[in-house]
Amino acid sequence: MAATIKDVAKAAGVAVCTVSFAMNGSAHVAEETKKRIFEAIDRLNYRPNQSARGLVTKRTNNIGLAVSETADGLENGILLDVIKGMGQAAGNYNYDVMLSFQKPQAARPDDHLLDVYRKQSADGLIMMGTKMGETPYRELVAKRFPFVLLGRPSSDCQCHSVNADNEQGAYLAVEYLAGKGHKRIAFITPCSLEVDASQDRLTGYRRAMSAFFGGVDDQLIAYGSFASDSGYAETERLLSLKERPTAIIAGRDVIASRVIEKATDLGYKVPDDLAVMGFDNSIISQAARPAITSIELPMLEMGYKASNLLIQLIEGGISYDDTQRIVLPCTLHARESA
Amino acid sequence: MAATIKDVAKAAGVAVCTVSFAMNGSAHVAEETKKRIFEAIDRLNYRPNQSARGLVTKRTNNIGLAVSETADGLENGILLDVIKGMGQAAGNYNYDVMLSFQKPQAARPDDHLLDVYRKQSADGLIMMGTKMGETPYRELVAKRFPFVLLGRPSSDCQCHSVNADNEQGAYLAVEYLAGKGHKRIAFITPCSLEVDASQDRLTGYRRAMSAFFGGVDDQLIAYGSFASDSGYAETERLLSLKERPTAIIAGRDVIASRVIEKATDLGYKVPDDLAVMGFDNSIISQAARPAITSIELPMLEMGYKASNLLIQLIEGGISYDDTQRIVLPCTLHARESA
DNA sequence: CTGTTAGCGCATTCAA
DNA sequence: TTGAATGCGCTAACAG
Repeated sequence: MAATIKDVAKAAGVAVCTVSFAMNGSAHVAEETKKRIFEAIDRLNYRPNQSARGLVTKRTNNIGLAVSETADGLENGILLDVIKGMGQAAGNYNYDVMLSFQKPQAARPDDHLLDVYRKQSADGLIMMGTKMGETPYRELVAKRFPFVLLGRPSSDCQCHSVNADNEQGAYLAVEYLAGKGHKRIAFITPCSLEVDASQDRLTGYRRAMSAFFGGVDDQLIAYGSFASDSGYAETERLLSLKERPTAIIAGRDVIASRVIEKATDLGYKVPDDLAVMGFDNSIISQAARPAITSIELPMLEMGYKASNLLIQLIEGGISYDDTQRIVLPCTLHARESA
Repeated sequence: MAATIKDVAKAAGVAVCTVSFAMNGSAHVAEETKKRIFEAIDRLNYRPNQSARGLVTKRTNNIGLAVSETADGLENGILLDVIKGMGQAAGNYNYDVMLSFQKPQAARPDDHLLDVYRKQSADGLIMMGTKMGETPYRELVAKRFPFVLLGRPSSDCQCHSVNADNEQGAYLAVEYLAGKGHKRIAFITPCSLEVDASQDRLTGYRRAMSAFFGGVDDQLIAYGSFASDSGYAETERLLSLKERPTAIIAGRDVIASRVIEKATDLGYKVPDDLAVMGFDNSIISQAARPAITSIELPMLEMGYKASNLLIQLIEGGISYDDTQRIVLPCTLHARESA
């Protein structure tokens, strides 16, 4: 049996509340007494029982991470970085991270998410890959349950969020290539445009092309997908254009690696004949040859910031309604392919 | 405020305990009454408060995953698969997964792990990358706290564990290559031999070479590391041997991709002049060109089995002392490189 | 500054 | 089969 607060109190020769006060700093306790108490705590390896504490404080000191199936299409490595970032920030505030997966057998796909707050097993929630504007969102807001969206909030959804600036990332890519003298720069979307990030990257590309070259040639835009061979056909088409592009920005590293492969097959040398850029700065970009110049999303930082934001929200440091919208910049990792 | 059991009782016109009985099946409740109760539960969206329930049942319905820094060297994608597997199994039994990261500021590196049981924030623990035989292990066992090791238990550690059969995986690789007529098969360890998996893969290689060819030529063994250029130097040495290998098994996919690169540089064609195999079946093996034939570790299943085992342990389905040792086979994914 | 005590929400024992 | 009462370990309000 683990030691209880009573055991500590007895061992230190004080009352229970004194121990509680000493631990939580909720009232002044004489230094002398404090020392005795902490010694006892140490000796008994005492830690307050979370359930008991939670019952009275109405806090679990957990934050939940709700991952929808939709988020599964993401690079695995990326999700893990988010989790690590969350873990770090949470640890700093003495919170733990609790995972909540979408359950296949559930009647409604977002039940797992609502259960977290109904069961009160976490004090707040970080949501990834969740489509906002649906019921779960409304119920959460109605009950004023703290949550942070990891991604871009849809226009009809007012909520705290943390996101990478995909648009700026794509802009950066064009800027970099333009700086190297490229003019005909093509873009392949990472996946279908229903995904925010895909949409945003395309927008950034368009904006940059307009800024640098006064306009966008729609022929230079190709539509990629999650399919593993995404990139082959598009590359072939792009390179067979009358005025072929001298650079291709692929919306994901995996696609970039396909682009390089196809281009090489067709007799183009990367980066000399064709510059190629990727997105995500995943392990693929380092392993590919030539190594892929890629735009990195600050996933670790996103996780970190999201946790911080959520914890502020939980502890009342910021207002529930004054929704923060944190957007973190992407960075460029120059390698060999461009 | 979330509904409490009292609200449900009132709404259904019964006593609190009746609601409790109905939900937990701990006593017979008339069908008629039951129906009224469940209707009320549904209407109020009632879920028992986890803290309150935990306080009396001494169960949190959480299982913890303790990840040491050591495990960080692992492919990210792999860790995530373990987590997903855990989540699935846990969900089936109505458990949640709680993450516990090693805290840098902690006095002792395994404190985060012990805290889980001291705070009683989880009913059991799955440990990855933890060096057994140390204090945390002893304290856990002494207190008979349920835990499962994800990996190979060291010889002096009697504990429940789930692991991939790295040895068999390496054997499989040799067998596959032998079947293709290769005799001079080299092996590059995935990292330093202090890591179990590294050790085991080497052992499997040795055993297979002995079985198929009556012995091992130590010149064919190279020692890889976590360094990103691991594989270059080794490949060069191996290929400059008087009797050069016709096949190289790399202990990790990343290394395999380096091997291919170096071999290509040196003028060898893969797989015609040199067959190359990898380990982990990571995204790298699919993205590389030629795509890498690789040995897959059943990480998802490992996570799943580990959760199941742990939950059995927690719920008393299996004995604490009759330690189970689950070893799951690796499988081969044939691609182009061998 | 420290001790006494009530009560958080639930499961459960004892009576009815 | 159901209701009333007890206590899990902790925090905090209240007295002292």
